[in-house]
Amino acid sequence: MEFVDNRTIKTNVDTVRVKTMRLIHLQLRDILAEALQTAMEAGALPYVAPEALPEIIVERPKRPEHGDFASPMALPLARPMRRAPRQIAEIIVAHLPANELIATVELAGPGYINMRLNPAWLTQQVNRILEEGETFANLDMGVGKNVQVEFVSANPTGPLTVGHGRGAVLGDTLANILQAVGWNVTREYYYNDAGRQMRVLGDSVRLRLLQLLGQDIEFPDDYYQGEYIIDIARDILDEYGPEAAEKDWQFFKEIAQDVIFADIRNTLERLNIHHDVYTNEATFYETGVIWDVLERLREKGYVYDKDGAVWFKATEFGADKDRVLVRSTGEPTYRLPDIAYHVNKLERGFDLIVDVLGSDHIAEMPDVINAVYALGYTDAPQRIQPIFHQFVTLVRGGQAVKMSTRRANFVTLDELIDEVGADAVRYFMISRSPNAQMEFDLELATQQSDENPVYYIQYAHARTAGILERQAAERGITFDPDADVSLLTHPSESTLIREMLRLSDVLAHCAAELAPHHLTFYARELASAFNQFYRDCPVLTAEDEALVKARMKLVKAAQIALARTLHLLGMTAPKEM
RNA sequence: GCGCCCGUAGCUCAGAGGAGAGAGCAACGGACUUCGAAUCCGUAGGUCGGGGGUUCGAAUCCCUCCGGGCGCGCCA
Repeated sequence: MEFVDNRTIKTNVDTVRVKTMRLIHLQLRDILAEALQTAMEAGALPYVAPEALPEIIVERPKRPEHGDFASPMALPLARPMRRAPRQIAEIIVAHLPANELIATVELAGPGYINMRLNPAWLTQQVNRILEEGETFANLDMGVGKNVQVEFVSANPTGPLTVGHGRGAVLGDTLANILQAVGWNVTREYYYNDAGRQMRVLGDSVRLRLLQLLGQDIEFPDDYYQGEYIIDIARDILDEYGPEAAEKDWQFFKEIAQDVIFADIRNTLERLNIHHDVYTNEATFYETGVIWDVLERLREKGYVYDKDGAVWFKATEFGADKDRVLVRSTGEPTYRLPDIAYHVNKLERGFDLIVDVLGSDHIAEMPDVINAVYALGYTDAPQRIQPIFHQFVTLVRGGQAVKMSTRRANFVTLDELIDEVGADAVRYFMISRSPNAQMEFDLELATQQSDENPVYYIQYAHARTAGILERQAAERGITFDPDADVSLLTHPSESTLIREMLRLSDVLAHCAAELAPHHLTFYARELASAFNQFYRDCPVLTAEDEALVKARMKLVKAAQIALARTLHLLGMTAPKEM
């Protein structure tokens, strides 16, 4: 049996292999591969067996003078070919097949092959963007495949916190991206409305109600301390009167749960987040699946009894200690239903299962994955991809605010949205790598609203509308879909086109790494490219009419690209601000 | 003590084994009689936490140490 190491839990390259020809660097890679092959067959370069050939890398150089794309492929070929890398590069270039993409090639440094895109091809891409509209930059990476993204999954014990917000935005944006690159996406919310937690919730409301009735009752420390519990108690008192005091905890639990769940859904709605499927942990008890799972694990020898409890042999998979699956009271721990739920996910035929979790769950996922692996789902380590995000540290007035559902002193996601707006919450929550801890300074976020990248990006979009709609109408200029885009030769124009085309790359990268934060950086860079174009190239006041019409098409394309990016981020694309 | 994550410009953070190390903010200096200045241009700012190793090539991979976070329960 193999040990499932946390570090190996990353996106399986085979699951998410890029198949589309839209990605320019892949087309260039094929062209270079062909050139290398031709050169070897012609005897211009020594023959190297395919399995000994290093992977051909094509990348975007950091410095513009190194071209649009570059490949260091000649460098690692030096050893097997026993030739100088620069000489190898020269010969590869000499054998490049005819193609419409590459305009010029330069050799530089120790043997880099620097390529520049054909300007005629580049300008034509503007037409393509206009044709594709809202589907612009989509890929076919996940075609015919199903992915489940499970996120938020907060139990209905209290309002969503800022910490939940990060998971919510991360999961939803990831789902948007996976959808754009071709996966069939199911957004799922997993929750538990039974068990000790909920008993405590119901009783917390009951005690608060008794207090409201003037009874002198001590409120336990481990009960839910939040103000919202008192609100719910007060509402119940208003509706049912003092007789409610006679009801048991279950009565209060039912009401509290409904109120809280409605509140959670409302918060998610404000962030434009909707789940397709809600799965209740109770299902796995009712259908008896958890006991089937336990039985199957026992048959396979991964479960044993000790001290009246049932244990999972986690140590066989490298864990430091075994884990209890069923308490001596006969009540399962959360691990058993979690395992059953993941069996359920696997059985539902998802090719990829993404669990968006807080970093406090880091220790439990290996148990779940090892258990389903033990049950015979040997591809589980590849199919199940947990994403752990570090918690958001909230800072107010230079002081950290400790967030806990049970304490009164926490800031809800709703309050954060009230302060900075839904678009800003969405943008900031995924503007850093999930692995990185995040400091969210409330005062700064509200103070700096003018310097906010959210406004910068949305402003660029609003500007496109300003030109195409308001200003064009004022000047009586109409949009011409047949305008000649080959006139778009200004450096700022081609930079803008190249930047728009990069969206597909960014999406592919985000999907492959399951890391949506790159999209926020891209959004800013795209907006910046548009603003630079705007500075350099007058659109409606350009020197001749053909150029006016061509630039209008470019602006329209930019509008599409900006709107697409904003929508993928779950943000609005306003036409005026 | 053990496991995972993080350590990169003053601050917040990107960085996909490949070329002088990147952005935003803050700082400093410029650009509006001109399609929206919520914009643009320029300057300065770095032993990529330290030390070893692998590699033609390391911020990136491995080892080790230091510092911070999160876990390590018959809680979820």
